[in-house]
Amino acid sequence: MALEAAGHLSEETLSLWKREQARLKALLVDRDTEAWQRDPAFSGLQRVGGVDVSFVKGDSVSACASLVVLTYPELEVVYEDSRMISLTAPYISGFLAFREMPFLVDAVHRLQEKEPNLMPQVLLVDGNGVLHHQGLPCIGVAKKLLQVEGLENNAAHKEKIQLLHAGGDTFPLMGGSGTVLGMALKSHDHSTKPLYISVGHKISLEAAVRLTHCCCRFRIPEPVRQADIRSREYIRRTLGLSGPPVPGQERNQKGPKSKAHPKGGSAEPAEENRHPEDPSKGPGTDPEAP
DNA sequence: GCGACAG
DNA sequence: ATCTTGTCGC
Repeated sequence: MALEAAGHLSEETLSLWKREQARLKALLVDRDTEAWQRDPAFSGLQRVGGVDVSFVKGDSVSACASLVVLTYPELEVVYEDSRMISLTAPYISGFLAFREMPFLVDAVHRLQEKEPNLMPQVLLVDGNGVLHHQGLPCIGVAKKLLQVEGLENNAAHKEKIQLLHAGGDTFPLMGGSGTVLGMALKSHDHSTKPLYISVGHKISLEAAVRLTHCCCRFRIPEPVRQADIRSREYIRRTLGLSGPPVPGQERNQKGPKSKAHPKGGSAEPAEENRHPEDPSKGPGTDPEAP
């Protein structure tokens, strides 16, 4: 199983994890609890958060966890907390939260201490919510379909994707039991691959999908995208060039050393970000070519 | 043995 | 998650 590939995880630990997931699932609220969630324009919503973890390439332990807070509807970053972390739990499909969530929760706690006024009203997370084997409370914004409950990324599924016409179009993801586990969402007009949205906590699936769509300037909703960009950039600018030197790459860097920004656990109102465009994923574009 | 496998 | 080159388009 995936368990072995990830190391020796005791059956006891796995049982504890499953029990914890069941416990949390029982507490999960999958309906709107805030007024803004039912408002057509999300009036009252002012801050949306996003979190992500990026890894150091050769390492499965060293990573950077980022929490960002964006204004709504402008989607401008007003808070960033990026810091290196050392993961302890292995990655096991179905138990992602046990690997990454503790550090993201820490970031939320730091935000509560330092800038409580910037606490987001909703948080978008990489991964799945109830679209999950057990159903962890978290807002799910997945980029790939997790094949559970009979869901399959098969020909039929791909056909439905083809039928998605404009940004905002969706189709339900039905589990074997007939339950709607989530929605596939074409996040913008020129996106080929949909996003897989599932409810996390205290929000309805409908509102979750609508909000995710409203947060998309590109395929990935800005909160998650900014957290992703910034966590990777943080790694690149700190230990990015400290990796083991490659034999055939002895180039000299004589340029002036850029001032080491006091980012050690940065939690600063990220002000810049005044560039009109930037599919800053790779040099080209995302896997989104029409 | 083979297929699956969010990040 | 990460590696990885070029290509097309605004």
